[in-house]
Amino acid sequence: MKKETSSNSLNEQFLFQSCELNSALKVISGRWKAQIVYSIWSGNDRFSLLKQELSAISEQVLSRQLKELETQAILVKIPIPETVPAGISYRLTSKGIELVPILQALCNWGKQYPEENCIPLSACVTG
Amino acid sequence: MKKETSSNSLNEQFLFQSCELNSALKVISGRWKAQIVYSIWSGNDRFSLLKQELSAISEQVLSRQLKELETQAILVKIPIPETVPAGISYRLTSKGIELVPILQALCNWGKQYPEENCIPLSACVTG
DNA sequence: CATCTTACTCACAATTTTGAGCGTTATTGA
DNA sequence: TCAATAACGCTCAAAATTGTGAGTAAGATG
Repeated sequence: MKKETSSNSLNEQFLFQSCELNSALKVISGRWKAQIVYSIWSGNDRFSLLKQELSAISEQVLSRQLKELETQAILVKIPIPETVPAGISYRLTSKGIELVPILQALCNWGKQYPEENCIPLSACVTG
Repeated sequence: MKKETSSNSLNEQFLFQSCELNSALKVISGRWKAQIVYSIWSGNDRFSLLKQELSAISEQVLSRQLKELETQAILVKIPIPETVPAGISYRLTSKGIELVPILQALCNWGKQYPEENCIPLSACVTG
């Protein structure tokens, strides 16, 4: 539970009001978020596909991250009819899609100034 | 202290190895980091100027963030000679400078899909 | 000598984020 | 009836990040 009156929270709000940059960063800086967005963009639109791609993630954590991305309108959940059990397709919104080139830019920036080796996923931004 | 063998840490490493995107995000997603980079870029190259700009930050926290950005080679500290007490000028490296357009893109993205009001700092990315 | 300033360091506490375990719904098929 | 699958919800604990308080150096100034 977030304490709205903590220094931590007030500082966060200060930054949010300073520039949209900070709230934008908050949206995508969660542990698996950027990779999930990229993975969906590259075609992994089902829960099970994402789970496969992000092999180290647990179902519960994936579920939570997807829910948060949905709350922030980065993606939408679309029930797939006539499937059993009922499946859900994850689709990026225009907000989510416009994020992708920025993530690619970040990826390239990271590659230009590397600190560690990089073993790309199939969904890796430049893979 | 970081526990190198925690699930948390292992998952982080998994993402770092998946794509540079994730390590790049880690570098700039700290509480004040992006705003500090932008603020230095726009001319606030002294500790006291940054403190003034980011009015809610404490000296201790500012110092720590600057040190981390220095460790990640986003900026360098240049002692200013013939000042008393000895001042330090903060300068972005090329790595830091190349980050700026990405931060601007993020800021614009945030503005295009706003969730809250935005009262720009003088250093705000599009201000 | 006491004090001010700049730019910090260090240890510790508060807060937030992330992960783990367990349970749920709904439907199909053996 | 039992198992299996998709996609979660809930609660709690572990870990990480962020903030606080106190203190430091070195030269200038009163």
